[in-house]
Amino acid sequence: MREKQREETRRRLYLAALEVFRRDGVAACRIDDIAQKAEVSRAAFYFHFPTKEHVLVDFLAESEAPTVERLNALPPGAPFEQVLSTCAEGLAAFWKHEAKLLVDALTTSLKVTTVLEDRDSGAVRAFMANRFRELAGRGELVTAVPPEVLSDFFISYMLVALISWAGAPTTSLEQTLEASMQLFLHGARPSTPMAAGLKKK
Amino acid sequence: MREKQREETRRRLYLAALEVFRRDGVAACRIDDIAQKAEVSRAAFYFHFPTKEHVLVDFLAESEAPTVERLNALPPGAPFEQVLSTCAEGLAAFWKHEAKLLVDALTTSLKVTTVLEDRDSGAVRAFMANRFRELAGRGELVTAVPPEVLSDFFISYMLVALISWAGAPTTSLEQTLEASMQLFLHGARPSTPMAAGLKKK
DNA sequence: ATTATCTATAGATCTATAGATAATGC
DNA sequence: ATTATCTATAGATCTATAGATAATGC
Repeated sequence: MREKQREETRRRLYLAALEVFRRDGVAACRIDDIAQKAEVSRAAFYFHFPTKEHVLVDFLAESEAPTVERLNALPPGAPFEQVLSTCAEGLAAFWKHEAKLLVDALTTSLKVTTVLEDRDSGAVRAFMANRFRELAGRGELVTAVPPEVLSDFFISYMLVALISWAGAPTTSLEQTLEASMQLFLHGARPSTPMAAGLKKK
Repeated sequence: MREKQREETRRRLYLAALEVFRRDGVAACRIDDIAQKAEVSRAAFYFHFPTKEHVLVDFLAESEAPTVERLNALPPGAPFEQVLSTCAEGLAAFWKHEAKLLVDALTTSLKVTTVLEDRDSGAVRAFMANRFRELAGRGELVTAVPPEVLSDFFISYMLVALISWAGAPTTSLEQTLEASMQLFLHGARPSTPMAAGLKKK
């Protein structure tokens, strides 16, 4: 069967590319090395992937699996906090082992979701946006920012925390993400009466 | 004088590069076009900039001017909210007119501040980190996340808001950033007793 | 016979480097 | 005379495309 062969070659190229990315970095690596490792011609790479970045698009799709799995396993009426921390756990579970590809994958994702206008891509993004919309509908979220943007803010918090953690891992990743989640929910100002008193301006 | 000539050529290349970036996109553009527009050889470009991305590093440095100017003009004892919104205003003032280069500049900045380990680069970043440290020292900020990371979170909020706004400008940029700032300070959950009641888990 | 997958290869573009020119320092 | 700035160019790498091969459909 032809399709089977094709998918197998594509997969070999995909895995070879990730190996080379991890070793040499996405920007510096040569496509020749990827093709050689996958035992096909360089042109075969271009048959399957228009550019190196398109490998990362596939990688991003795979990166969502642990998170989506966890999110789908949640009970239907799960509280919002639990949804957020489940999302955080899923992201941590994957990226903990892929810190080296994090920045490149993230920047690619930024370009895909903006430049390529593929805005509804991303299973996690879609899932979270839905939850945020629901909650906003019930008046349980601030309304100054649309729920979709709020959801992007949450995901960006998680990713900034991941990058920051990868650069200087002072505490465990899980703790870092939990703290970031609390920050997203309740803000940077501690909710003491004292703090309120300062807001005279 | 030699240095004057050099700086002038560099500046011509810099401006030509930005023009070509805006027209063709950073990834797609050819260095030949930049060199031609600046009326020097292609190799002259490489003499001044190792890669196209290094032009964006310069651009990022310039992008900070309006913000730094505003921040330095603040009265010494300015309240935290005012510092944040001044920072937001400065960013808006610049990027409002450079929406097309925003994502590329941002991804470059991400790679510079992580991959190149140039972590203390960025006048705005340094200024804000200092303020955050001060405030944390006085117990006026949450402590679950180090103040430097908190400061990065704030800047990331501003930038995500900028990107989101550039993609679909529903309200004015100033309003968007103001809302994001409030979100950063007080969180996504409205601080009603009702919301507190939901946190039984 | 037609089409999908892949290879070989030509042409485009990038990157590294040897050398030309003109300013600087002695 | 030496050095900084820039050019010309060789070699590396990428991208586009013509063609080979083998699976598919008739």
